[in-house]
Order: sequence, then C-alpha cells, then structure tokens
Amino acid sequence: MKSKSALARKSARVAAPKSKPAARGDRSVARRGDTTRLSILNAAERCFGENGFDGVSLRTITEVAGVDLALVNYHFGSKDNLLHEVIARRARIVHEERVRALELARHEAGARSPSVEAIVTAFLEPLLRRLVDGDAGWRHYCNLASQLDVLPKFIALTSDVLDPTALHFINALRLTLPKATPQSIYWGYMFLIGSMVQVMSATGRIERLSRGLCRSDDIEGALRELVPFVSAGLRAFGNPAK
Amino acid sequence: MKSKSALARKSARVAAPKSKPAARGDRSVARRGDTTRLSILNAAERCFGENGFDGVSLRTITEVAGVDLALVNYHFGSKDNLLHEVIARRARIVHEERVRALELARHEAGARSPSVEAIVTAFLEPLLRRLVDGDAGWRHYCNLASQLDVLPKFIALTSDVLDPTALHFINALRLTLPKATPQSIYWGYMFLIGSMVQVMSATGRIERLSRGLCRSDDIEGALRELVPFVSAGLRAFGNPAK
DNA sequence: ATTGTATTTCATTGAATGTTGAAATTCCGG
DNA sequence: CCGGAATTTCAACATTCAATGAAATACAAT
Repeated sequence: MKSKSALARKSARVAAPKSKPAARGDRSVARRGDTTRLSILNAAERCFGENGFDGVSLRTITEVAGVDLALVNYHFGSKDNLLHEVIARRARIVHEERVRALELARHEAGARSPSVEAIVTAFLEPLLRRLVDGDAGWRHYCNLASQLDVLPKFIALTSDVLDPTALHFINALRLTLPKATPQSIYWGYMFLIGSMVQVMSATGRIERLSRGLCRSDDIEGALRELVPFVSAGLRAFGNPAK
Repeated sequence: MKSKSALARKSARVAAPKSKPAARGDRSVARRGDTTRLSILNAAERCFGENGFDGVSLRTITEVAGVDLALVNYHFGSKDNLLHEVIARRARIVHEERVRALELARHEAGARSPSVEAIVTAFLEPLLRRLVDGDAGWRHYCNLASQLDVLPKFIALTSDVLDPTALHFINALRLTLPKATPQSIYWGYMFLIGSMVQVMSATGRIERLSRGLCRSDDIEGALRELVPFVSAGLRAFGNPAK
C-alpha cells in the first residue's frame, strides 16, 4: 500500500523526458519543459517551506507555479520525488561550497589542524550567507530543510543528499578534537544541526519571546551568536591544544 | 473557509460533555467517556509523533485507539484542538517540574546565582528523564514535540503552553549571565531547544551517521553530551564569575 | 512541410480527508 | 424503574487528494 515511496526514486519520471544524446544545438541547452520544471520546483520549495510536505497539495503547488496539475507527475513522477529534487537542487550547491570552504580553512591552518571555529564557520557560512544575500528561494529552502531533520520519512527521503556533507565535517571535527570521544563528535554534529535549524526556520518564535528584540530575519546577528555558541560547545568535548 | 481552526479552541467541544456541578459521587471522578478521551489522546500522541500532524488522519487515530471516528470531534471539537490537548497534557507536567527543579537549584546556590549547568539541567532533566524512565507515551510525545518548533502553524497552536516555560528560564539565564547581551540569551535559549530536539526526535539519523556507535534511545548517553555542550555554549556568551 | 518526439492539456479515477446530524445506546440520579 | 443527560454508533456529507490515460499541441530535425 505504501511501498511506492521507497522505490519511487528508482522509477522516477515514469514517462519522463528522454535524455537524447544531443538535443537542440548539440549543447544541452534549455529544452521546452525546463521553465515548467523550474516553476514547479520554486513553487514547491515555497509551499513546502511554509506549510510542510503533508500540509500542501500538488494542486496548490501547481496553482502557485501557474502550470497544469498533471505536469508535476510528468516531470517528477511523484510528490515524494518532487521533494527530493527540491532539496537536492540547493543541497548540492551548499555541499560543494562547504567542502571548498573547509579545504580553504585547512590550507590556511598550514601544518596544524584548523580551529573549531574555522570548521563550524565553513559549515554554517555557505548556507546562512545565502539566507542573507540570496534570492527568496533560499529562504524557502531553509524553512523546508529545517523540517527534514525531524520526521523519519523525510530523513530517509533526503539522507542520500545530506549524509555525505555530515560525514565530511564529522571527520574534520574528529581530527581537530582528538581528545573528544567519537560519540561526543557525532552528538556534537547533531547539536550543530539543531542549533542551525533554529536560525533557518522563520517561525516567529524568537520574535514573540524576545518581544521584537531578536529578529529571525537578522541572519547576520544570529550567525554572530551561533558560531561562538556551537564552537564553545564542541570545544568543551575536549581540545588539548589551547 | 479556513477561519475555523484559529477560533476553534474557543468553541471547543461543540456539543461536548457538560461539566455538571457534581457528577457521580460528588467528587469529579472518572466519567464514562474519560477512558475514550484517554485512548484518543494516546493514539493521537503516537500517530502524530510517528508521521506528523498532517501525515496522519483522524481515521487512523481512532482506529489505533479502537473507538469510533466521530468521537474525536465529540470530545475535542477538531483535529487542531486534539493536537493542542495532546501537547498540553504533558507540557503542564514538564513545566511544573522544571520550575520546581529551578527553584531547587536556586536554593542550593544560596546567595549566588545557580550555575549555567544547574539551569540547563533543571530544564533538560524533567523531560529527558521521563524519556528514559517513563512510559512509551513520553517517547511519542517527545517525537511530536520536536516537530512543533518548525512550522508556524504549530508554533501558534502550542505557544500558549510552551512560552511561559521559555520566558521563565530565559530570565534565569539572564541573571546567571549578567555580562551576556539579551540577544545572546534569547538565541542561546533557541539553540538549547534545537539541540534538545535532536535528542528527542528518534529519526535514526545518528545511528546511520555513526554506524550504530551512537543510539538515539540512549538518552542517558545523549544527556551526558548535551548538558556540557549547551552549558559551554551559553557560558561563551560571557560570564564574568568563572 | 512532414515526421517523430517532447510537452501540455483535459477529464477522470478511486480513495481518503475532516466534520456533522440524527438515531441508538448506556448509565446515573430520582 | 424511569426520565434525562452523557456518550456512542452509524451513515453520510462535501471536499480534496495523488495519480493516470489519452488526446491535443508545440517543437526540432530531416
């Protein structure tokens, strides 16, 4: 009955656009349906972020996108697959820049290991910076992404995209904090994620609690608090140097 | 069209049990429908926790509870109200014990302010301790509660229950960390919540990342990591007295 | 221009959604 | 044991849901 979603990714695009070796002018230039694809992705990103995956219907999404309902199943195969694509699109970008930032930090540290702050910053900046500078889509993406760490179904649906980054940075933290137990590092990464999520999900909670003193759209300000908090927390797990 | 849910709490129990001055033996002893109420609450707690509010139908819930579908609207008025009751039931218990634990910590600290660890522990223990010792319902409740901090709709639906605790502990942290800016304290509380949520939501993520080394059902172990992490993070905001 | 393919439209499927009203039942105080 | 309220049952409501199949259209290459 519910066996579909688990296997859906494999059989995506049931009757989907075939990737001809050379469409149009030999280069894989924009094909006709690409703007439709983008409209759906953007609309889904926004709607999922605002009301949650199960809180939004494909009808609402296609209505926002201004396209026919049937097109989402034509281009993405299923609602589950649509979510996967929405996440994967931006997660790829963030992952690559995170890895790049971490390598830069390693290079700057020379022979020593990079500091905890450097690692944490390399992880947080690539995403949260776009939350400040980037288009509105990044805001919606962040709202959505902060929901995924909480329901098993969504974890399973996005782990293939998000896990590699996690393992990459967990490993970096392990090298910088040799005295910390592996358990501490894994949990520390989870706490890093959890704290970051609080910045990413604009729920208005902190506005109400602080009666306007803190604003969830002040990402710069939040980042100034987040990096020291997480770094101090991680370092408490035991860094011998310093 | 959707104006109902916002006002639903007020008009709960549309045709609900009237609270006669003295039912049964003068004391407000268990009335007939109370076991039904409990069955629904427990089933909803479990189902919401596993699949999310929008991911579960009232039919599934009443099926699990073993009662008729119409009874949820008779006893709770609406699905939104059911969620509110599920949360409020246990949140009240946790809130009271948290406040008690904080007062105990204040008493033990004597003239000085309680330590950050003491405050953080007073906040975390009452809930996470039940996650270890308590019945399975607490596990389901924690799974559910960890979803609420992410969607605006659920924040609004539960803020009246959860905000008082928040403000209480934010105030305590402010007194213990006089050098920290108010903004830091508010954000620090959010990070505390976010980190705690990672322990509360049993998604299997840390099991997969750590390849079984860490287990989300090992709350004791997680608590041993969580308290030092959060405390160190908060203290980084600037406590003069060591 | 015509053929073949990619994309879009339209109509509809069958099932599932929250909620409601009225009848049937249960139970307690009298 | 009876009258009345509290609770439960049953059947249906009117929407909405994701997904599909077939016909219609747009487009690129030949």
